[in-house]
Amino acid sequence: MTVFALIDGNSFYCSCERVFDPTLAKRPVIVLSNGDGCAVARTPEAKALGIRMGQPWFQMRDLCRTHKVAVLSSNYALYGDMSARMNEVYRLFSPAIEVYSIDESFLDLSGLGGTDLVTHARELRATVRQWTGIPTCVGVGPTKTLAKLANWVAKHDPERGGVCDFRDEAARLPVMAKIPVTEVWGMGSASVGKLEALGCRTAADLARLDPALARRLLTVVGERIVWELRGTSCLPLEEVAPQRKGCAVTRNFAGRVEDLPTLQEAVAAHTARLAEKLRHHGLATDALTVFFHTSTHDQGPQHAASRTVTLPEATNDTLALIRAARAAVAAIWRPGHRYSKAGVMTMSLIRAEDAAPPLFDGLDRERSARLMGALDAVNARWGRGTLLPASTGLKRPWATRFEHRSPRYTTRLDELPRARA
DNA sequence: TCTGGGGTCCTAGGACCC
DNA sequence: TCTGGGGTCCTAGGACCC
Repeated sequence: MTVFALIDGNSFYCSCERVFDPTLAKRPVIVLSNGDGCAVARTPEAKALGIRMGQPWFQMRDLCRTHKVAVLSSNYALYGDMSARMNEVYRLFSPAIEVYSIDESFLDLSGLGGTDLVTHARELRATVRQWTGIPTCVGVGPTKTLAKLANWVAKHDPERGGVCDFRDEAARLPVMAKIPVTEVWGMGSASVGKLEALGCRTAADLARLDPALARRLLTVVGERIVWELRGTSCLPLEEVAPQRKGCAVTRNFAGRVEDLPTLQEAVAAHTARLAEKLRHHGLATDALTVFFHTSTHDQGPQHAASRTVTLPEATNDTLALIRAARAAVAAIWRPGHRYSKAGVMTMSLIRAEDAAPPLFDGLDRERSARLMGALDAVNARWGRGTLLPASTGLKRPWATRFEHRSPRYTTRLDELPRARA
């Protein structure tokens, strides 16, 4: 029988911060989203104060001050590095793993013969805790969806010691009868609304739903979930990440942008970052979509603009992409609006080495490769944004700030933690 | 009067995820 | 004043082809 485990870090970003700052232990801690917009991670102590996932920072500033909540900007360099360390540990406990997100991985535990899998899972947790400092929970089940649900139980039922085993149907069904259907992986608010009308309220109810009805109501995605909840695996372990399909860089502005030059600078900066990401993945693109819009939270005229431009040849050259993006912005900009957000994205990715040169007037590829190589080397050595095209602007009034960022303890030499003895 | 029938490809929009 | 960012998959409908 196939056996999956899902392991994830508890309050992952907060736990990463606690590893390097022991004064955060037992205190409520939250981590804010990019640009300090809203809460994206909370410790149990912070949840107990009523801080919700996605809650805007300005709404909880006073509460955080009153209760001495530790508030941190997100530090993805740190979290990504801790995530990689955890996955190294997982590989010692499973022949095959799927890195599902920055803090979750599926493990294939099928081939472990006579091993007691619950004991195995406990040892996994203990090793991860000891070697990385991150507390985790583990769910075990015959399908990914059941492993994920078991993980939810492991997190919410302190009696279980961080591990929940859903392999046995008779044992799991009474537990599933107490789990709201909203907690099933893949059940968002739209689906839950439709199920509510049928009186389908728990994970056990959903497992009992007629698969044909699930398909009519919730498409093939819903039908698969029903089979998975019954123990029939429809979602295989994906060990190798498929080639990505799109790439985007989008940001809310710190304030509002009303003039074309500033908007162009912001989009140029996003495009520079997009080009970096493309080069990092060995990809190139021949089409960019640029967009910007006003905020629905604002009074005044609303405008949402977007334009896709095709390039004469696929490239990941920062300067070539910025030229195209700036022209697109100029073509669709309208005066008299207070723009709140802009972004650049592409859904047209090819491997950089497959990019065919055009018949006439192509880029000087050798020169571009040398220049981009130097740019990336400087930014890798001295930190992102050390060297940037002038078109991305110097003052950057639109740029979001990180007022609460912790040091990048594990990825920057000048920010290493200090120990005193 | 009748106005085929399948393919494929692309896009937009909805839904969901972390 | 301040409300994240970046992905994936599915479906329906239109364009186009033979």
